[in-house]
Amino acid sequence: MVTMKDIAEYSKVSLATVSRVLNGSSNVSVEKRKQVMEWVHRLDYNINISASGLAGSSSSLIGVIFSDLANPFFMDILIQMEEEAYRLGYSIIISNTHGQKNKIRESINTFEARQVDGVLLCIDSDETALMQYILQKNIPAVSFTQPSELIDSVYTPMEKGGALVAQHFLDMGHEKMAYVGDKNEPKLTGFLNHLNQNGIDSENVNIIEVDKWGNLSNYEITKRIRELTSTKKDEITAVFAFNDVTAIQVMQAFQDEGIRIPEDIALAGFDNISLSRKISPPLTTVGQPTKEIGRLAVEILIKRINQENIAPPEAITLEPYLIVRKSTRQTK
Amino acid sequence: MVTMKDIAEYSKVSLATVSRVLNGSSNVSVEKRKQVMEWVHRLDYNINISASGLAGSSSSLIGVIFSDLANPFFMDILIQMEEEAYRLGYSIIISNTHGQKNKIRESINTFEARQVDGVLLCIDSDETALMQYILQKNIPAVSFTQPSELIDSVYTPMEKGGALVAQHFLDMGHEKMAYVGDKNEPKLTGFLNHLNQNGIDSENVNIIEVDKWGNLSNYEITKRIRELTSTKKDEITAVFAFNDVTAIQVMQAFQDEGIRIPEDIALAGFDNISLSRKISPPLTTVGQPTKEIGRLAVEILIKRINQENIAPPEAITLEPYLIVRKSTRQTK
DNA sequence: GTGAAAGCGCTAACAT
DNA sequence: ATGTTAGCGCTTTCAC
Repeated sequence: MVTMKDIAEYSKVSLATVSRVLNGSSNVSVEKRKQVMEWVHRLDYNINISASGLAGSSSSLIGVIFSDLANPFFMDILIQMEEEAYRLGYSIIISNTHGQKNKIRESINTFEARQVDGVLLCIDSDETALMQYILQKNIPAVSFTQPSELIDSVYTPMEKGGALVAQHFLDMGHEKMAYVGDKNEPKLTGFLNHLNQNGIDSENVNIIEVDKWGNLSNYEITKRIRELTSTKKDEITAVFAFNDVTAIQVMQAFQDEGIRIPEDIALAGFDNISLSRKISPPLTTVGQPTKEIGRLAVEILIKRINQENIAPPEAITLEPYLIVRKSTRQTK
Repeated sequence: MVTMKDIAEYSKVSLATVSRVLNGSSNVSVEKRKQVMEWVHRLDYNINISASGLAGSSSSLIGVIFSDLANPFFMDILIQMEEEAYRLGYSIIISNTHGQKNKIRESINTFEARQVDGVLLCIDSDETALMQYILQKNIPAVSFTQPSELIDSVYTPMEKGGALVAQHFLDMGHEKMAYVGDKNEPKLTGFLNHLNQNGIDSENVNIIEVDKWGNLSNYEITKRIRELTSTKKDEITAVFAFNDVTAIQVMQAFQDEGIRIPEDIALAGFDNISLSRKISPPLTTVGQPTKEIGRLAVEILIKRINQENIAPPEAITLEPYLIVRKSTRQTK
């Protein structure tokens, strides 16, 4: 392994000078700088970031906690984060936790052990305890799924997304609706509230519960859709699925039942995954600015890392937007 | 920050003993071990992996180079790798390169600078030079997309996948076929060769070129499909798309043209992404054992890391398998 | 079984 | 502008 010491010896300068050159300090003569760089290239020197970190400089490492990378929505964010981090000279280390609290904890500890400069957090439930844990460890952190009073956050208010879908359904003249998804989602709350505020009793909205981790099999979903269609056939005219993947399953289930979308039932999803516009019919959905989320999360984290005086947590809100496609085009 | 030194002082033992306890050395009295652990917990000590790495032990860090994480196939592999690495006490640091040679190089250098124990490589084109570069740097490496004579590899022979589709098409009585995808894919070679070997002149296979990075817009694909259907309408009865995402786009394009699948045209994809069975009609496709690939890649890499005597590169082959679904069910 | 001490590769005062 | 030196937190001989 080639070290700075080697470079120093070959270049006939001191270790400190080599370090200065490599870190772009101005106080080095053009001459010596040239010499040093010459040997750096000749010997194909590569810094040891562990050592450099140990000695006081930053690790340029960011840890990211994901709840479920199989969700294309998070995947999009990861891709964006990696790109932005790379652009800014940071590396990304990941952990996919499936929401398991112990894995989250352990990952945070590993991150700390690796001297990360900061962490990016994907949290779905209330994790005040976790945040306090991180805060107490003095690790800069940014949440990119939930707003927080404790740490910086970049997030999209899901309730608004739910409200957008509700409004769209109302605009299209729907009155009897169903929701397929997790019961504890803010988008459901937003959806129902908006209906209530517009003269539709949310009590009448059929709710088909699907667990958050998508662990419900296709078979199971089909079965429930079948139940729904056999009993409520003529009532329901619009279905809101809590994410696109589920929406596509639902679409499949409907189509297998001979129920046409959007002619018989309108269907809307959530997330705007790339496939949502490629399927047939293309899916009406709610988009979240994933690129912005990923980019901003990294940006804010790094800003936070580089500031010495502690400013209060910043909460950036990025609005969701409705994307109307064919799956809801038909008015009843 | 709590360090080993702190633990040593509180426990009234030497630094060395603390290190021994923490690394599970047997030569420590039960008594002292207890004392040390007591303080480790009391002070919430966490190791500094940078320091530990510097001082001689391993970094337990694995670098992974991906060409395109937006491809669900790679995503599946990443998820698996993260899980396996976590299970074995390793962390994963990633880079998404889009095949850009300079980013690949730079990432390898960053990995080296971070003292990774090894790297996992996703390479699509010939990268002998890169591998020699890595070899010369003495970094253990495993390729998980291409076989290699220089480094260990876990891979699925794509030609066989292509051949499986060809055989399936033949079984279903098809004779006029088309391929949508990158021209340089081994799966295309396998597809064509198998046809030739079975009395179908591969010259007659229509090839619609789509670039590897999926940069072709939906519009463009639709346009080309339209060209195909207007000129060859009555000829082509089966289409092989080089990956599921493209297949779904093609399906969409066909359906928009009023062409039914599988009644008018059979369609097969490649990769078995989770959505392929959720769309309508469910897509016939070729599966690759992504779980195995991700798991084995990590496993082999770690095996290689831990062995001192250099064994020759090992090439593990995992067979692709055909998954017949509705999109090809109809015999002409 | 335990401790002292050297040193991993680097940065950052501190001198000069 | 440049060199010397003292660590950063840990592992690992080497003594005892």
